[in-house]
Amino acid sequence: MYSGLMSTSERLIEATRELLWERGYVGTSPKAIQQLAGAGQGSMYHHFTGKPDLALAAVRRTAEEMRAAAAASLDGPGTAYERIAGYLLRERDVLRGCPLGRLTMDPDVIADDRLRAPVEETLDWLRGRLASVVEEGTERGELSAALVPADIAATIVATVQGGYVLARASGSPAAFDAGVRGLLTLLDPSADDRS
Amino acid sequence: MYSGLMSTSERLIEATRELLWERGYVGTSPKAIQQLAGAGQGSMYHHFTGKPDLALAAVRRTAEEMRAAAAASLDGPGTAYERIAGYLLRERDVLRGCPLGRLTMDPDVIADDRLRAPVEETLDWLRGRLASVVEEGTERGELSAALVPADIAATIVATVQGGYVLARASGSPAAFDAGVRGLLTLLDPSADDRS
DNA sequence: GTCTATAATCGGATAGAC
DNA sequence: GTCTATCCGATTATAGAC
Repeated sequence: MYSGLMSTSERLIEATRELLWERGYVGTSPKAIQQLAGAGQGSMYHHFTGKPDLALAAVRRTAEEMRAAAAASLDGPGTAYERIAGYLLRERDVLRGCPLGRLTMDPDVIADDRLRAPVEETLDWLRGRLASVVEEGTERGELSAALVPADIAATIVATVQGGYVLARASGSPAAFDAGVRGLLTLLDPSADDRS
Repeated sequence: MYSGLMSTSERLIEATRELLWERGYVGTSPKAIQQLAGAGQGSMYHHFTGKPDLALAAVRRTAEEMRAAAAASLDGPGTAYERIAGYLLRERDVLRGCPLGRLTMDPDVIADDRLRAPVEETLDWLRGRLASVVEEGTERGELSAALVPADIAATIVATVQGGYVLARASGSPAAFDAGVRGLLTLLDPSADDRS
């Protein structure tokens, strides 16, 4: 139940974000949203046309936050490797998974272009941003010249998204951390990578 | 609707596997299972105690299949790199995602130890099997000696699981393929990986 | 803006006839 | 083993009073 300092529509959006993260779109009912937001049915249907509309507002906000968080790691100073490492090693609520990525497993989200759009755009943006960092790294000689920026960017994002899967399967963040360590070893320009 | 050549309980399990893959546990109703299996409610509750019981049978079978498919790639001949590449590049229904991995985003699956167990065990087994291959590779000089087998194994599985996320977000297998290419570049012992 | 009432459908299951 | 009937709560709203 959220503070009364937030407006009703704000509380509804925040409650929806929370529940979408925890239970996904199919698993989140209007009633649960209303209870967590401390709002009645009338309020919800006054501010939003229905569950999809509210979910859209929630997903857009989550996408915004995710961009900002990634940019904070990637826009900083340091070598390409350091910025990528910073992104991979930043604090995460590993066992909760990615609030945006988890939605891709939701058939009702994938089937709705309006709901899928912010998810796609944000992951695309992230890959693009990482590809730029990798490209800078190869140009400056900080990373192997053999790397294809767009491919490595996809590998990095996939390792994070898949790391969540492994962590949730085992009930421990250890597998996520292992995957990240493995990727950093593979990227590390200072490691002796010859057999 | 499955062939009448299968027994009713077989059809129920296959229908459940299909729907769990497509819609997850929360999104799959007994009624939908019965319709797809061509079975009545009575049949379902005769053969299984309820939705969780049926889901358990379905998940166990899917886990078996996944192990067998991975083993087929990893147990073959070839260098460590070749076997890992074979596993990563084998044909997949990328846009459908991983039938086991997707369950980790389902809160009701994660909350139920009996349902989560086959998911955890199978992904653990896969990581272990890949770690063995990597270890063989480092010992034989086919892969960099700097690699920590368990970490690289986690990276490989995570790249696949996360690749599904990227593919589903964008509605195209391209991002999955890019992530795999990136990982193979990073693993490739013949690539010049010095800056 | 928020509340309560009402409603049609679905979800998950039990009971008992055949 | 399979079928139909029945049940109760949840889901996703709509209508209208306050």
